[in-house]
Amino acid sequence: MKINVKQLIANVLFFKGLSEEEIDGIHRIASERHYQRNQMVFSDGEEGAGFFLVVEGSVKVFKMSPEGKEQILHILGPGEPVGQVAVFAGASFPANAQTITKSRLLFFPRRSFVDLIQSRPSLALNMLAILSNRLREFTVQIENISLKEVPARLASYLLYLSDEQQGAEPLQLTISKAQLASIIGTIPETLSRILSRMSAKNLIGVNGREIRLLDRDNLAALAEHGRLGDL
Amino acid sequence: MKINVKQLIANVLFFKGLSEEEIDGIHRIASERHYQRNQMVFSDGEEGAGFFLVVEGSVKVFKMSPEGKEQILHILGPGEPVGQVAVFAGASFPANAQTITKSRLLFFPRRSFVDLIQSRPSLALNMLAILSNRLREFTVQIENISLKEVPARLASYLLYLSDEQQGAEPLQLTISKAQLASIIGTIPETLSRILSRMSAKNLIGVNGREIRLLDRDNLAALAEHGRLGDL
DNA sequence: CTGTAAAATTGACTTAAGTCAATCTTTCTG
DNA sequence: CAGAAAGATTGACTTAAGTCAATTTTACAG
Repeated sequence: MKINVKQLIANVLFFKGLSEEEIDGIHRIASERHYQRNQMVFSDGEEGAGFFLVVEGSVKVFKMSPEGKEQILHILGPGEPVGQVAVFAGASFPANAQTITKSRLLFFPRRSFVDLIQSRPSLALNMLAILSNRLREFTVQIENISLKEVPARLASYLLYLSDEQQGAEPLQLTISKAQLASIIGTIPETLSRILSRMSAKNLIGVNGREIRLLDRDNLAALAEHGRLGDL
Repeated sequence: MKINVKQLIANVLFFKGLSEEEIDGIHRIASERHYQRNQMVFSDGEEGAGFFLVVEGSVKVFKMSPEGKEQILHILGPGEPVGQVAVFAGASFPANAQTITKSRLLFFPRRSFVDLIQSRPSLALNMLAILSNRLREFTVQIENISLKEVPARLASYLLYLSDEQQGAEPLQLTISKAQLASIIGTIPETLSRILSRMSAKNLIGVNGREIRLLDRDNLAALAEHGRLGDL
């Protein structure tokens, strides 16, 4: 169990290049927390005394409208940090975080973590790289939501997922379609309709949570410019 | 001129708490660049050899759709860094940057800047704070674009602008309405219509680039939940 | 298994906001 | 200061995508 966690720490890109003792040190300032499926980890605006690292399971970070529609910002898996923004600026969490499955997280208290970073410049650079990547992702997400229509966003996200799964055929959705809808900034009904239109045009084949990308070229074209009607 | 630049460096939150010599050092690794109005600073996807600090003028950072519609991500003024993401991750710029007015920027080459940060942990923490703030802003922007309608986004942005100008009455737009439209994720025609509807309801008074916030309570309500029709 | 709840789909309808085009206004440049 | 260009507004129209409601399908607890 404990060894498991230390192994994970050692492999996380954020802690890359640390010695055995340093990893021990990191392990010592962290505390383990266990969560049920669909349990809140933190809420938008709440004071953050530290941040989390996913050990096992997955966590969605999302914003919510007063009417109850949610927009997922990202979904994090093992090895990824959650809630760091509150550590470095503003102290409050910028969004909600909730587990999607039963999960195990490590909690790092703000103070000791900041101390750690100050004594280890390479850690700071690692964290800068992580935050920069997140900014880049958000940049793409804003572009998608603002400048593309739902079919293009969906095509783009399917190609992205396929990439993540090393192009495995068929592609396996690890989340519900309602969550997929929220990620691409729409609602389940619309997602459902667009999936059938894309099937009808033989761009994809859908079978429950299995999706086959039948025509990657046209999917890529759709993701970039096009409307679904143009194909 | 030179003194001007050093003064600015000393006052920028990012370099807060540095000694005279250190500021000299920073000044030495930077080179000054001059730009005309509407000149590109860098383009989406381009390799970034470093990042920029705005000395004078203002720069918009934006994404562009193949059809030519643009979504402004932020507008940066004196003292604010641009393009840091490319320094810490991925090397390429994640969006386009273009001057809005004649501008003066400082360019910091990647290598020497990373060295600087490694020798100065407090600089790293400052940069972490800046990136964290940007992430927080993007989070709000995604929420706005995805979960709110144009009138709510506009109300929210007007209140934000008013804040920035210490509640000065009337509020002065420092950008064109076309740019304002792009920031809140719409087009000039729609912005124009919504401004008149908000005027008709006595929420605001518009006179060219002067906008008076006549009813902050209802503007705030609109920004949070509401539809314009409900008022 | 089987029955209930959750998830997904489908249809009919509404609507916010985009497109296209014409006009008006402001702002510079020569 | 005139005239052209850029910026802003207005109207008529289209459309993508949301809402509401009714099923159908899938998943899982007992």
